[in-house]
Amino acid sequence: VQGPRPGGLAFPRGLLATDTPAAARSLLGAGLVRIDGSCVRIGRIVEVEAYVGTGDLASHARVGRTDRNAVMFGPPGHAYVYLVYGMYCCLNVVTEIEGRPAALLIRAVQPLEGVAEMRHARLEAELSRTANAAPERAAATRKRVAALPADRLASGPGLVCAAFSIGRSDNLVDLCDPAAPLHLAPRPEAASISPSIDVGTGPRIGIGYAPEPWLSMPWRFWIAGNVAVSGARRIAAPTGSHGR
DNA sequence: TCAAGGATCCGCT
DNA sequence: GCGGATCCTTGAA
Repeated sequence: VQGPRPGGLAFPRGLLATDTPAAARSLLGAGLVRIDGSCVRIGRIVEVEAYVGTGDLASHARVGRTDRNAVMFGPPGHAYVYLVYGMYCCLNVVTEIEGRPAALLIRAVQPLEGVAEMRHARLEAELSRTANAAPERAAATRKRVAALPADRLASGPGLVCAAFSIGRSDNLVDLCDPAAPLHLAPRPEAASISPSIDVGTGPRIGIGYAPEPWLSMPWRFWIAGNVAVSGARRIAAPTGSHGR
């Protein structure tokens, strides 16, 4: 990934305006870019999950259109950011044509540029969560975050938002607009991957409330072997086995 | 107006 | 491997 912003290349919206599992394979390897004044953070998307239509009983859209999930019903390429478990934000990229609610949850990103800023943002997020804890606890948090390998800074959906300072104010942003403060960058030719060989697939994480067949649909996609994939899920698991 | 529950992560056992 | 933190969204009263 290269070439910051105004002037940077737009991620082709057409790659998202299609069936979501196919869009997932297009999004793997693409860049996630955060521009904050003169500071630029760039990462490579290495793990995503597909949520497809109102029929998908794991999707927020299963209940029909609400104020919260309305952006999923809109045109592709926009950001759907929501709060989960009362404390973590998750970033989704809306897919498929307008009127058909679908999105890709960004589960993990491999930091490429602005690593120090990502680490700082992670630290701020964690300190704010333990604001009332003992001082030695905060010191331990500082030490731990300082020691984190760069590849672990955004290796989870909540961590992606922490490292890139993504909040609910980023909801609705057009991620295909290279001038936006948060946007996608096309996968560089040089870093192209072979989707049929290098993409791992398996069931989605954390959707225990969903019945079959949705629980086991192999709609989590990742770049096989990539060190930044969340948890210990880097190696392809047989469909039907659950991530944790 | 209220109660229930959730697309998570950390820290300690 | 499990419990806790923490608060928004939803649906029902």
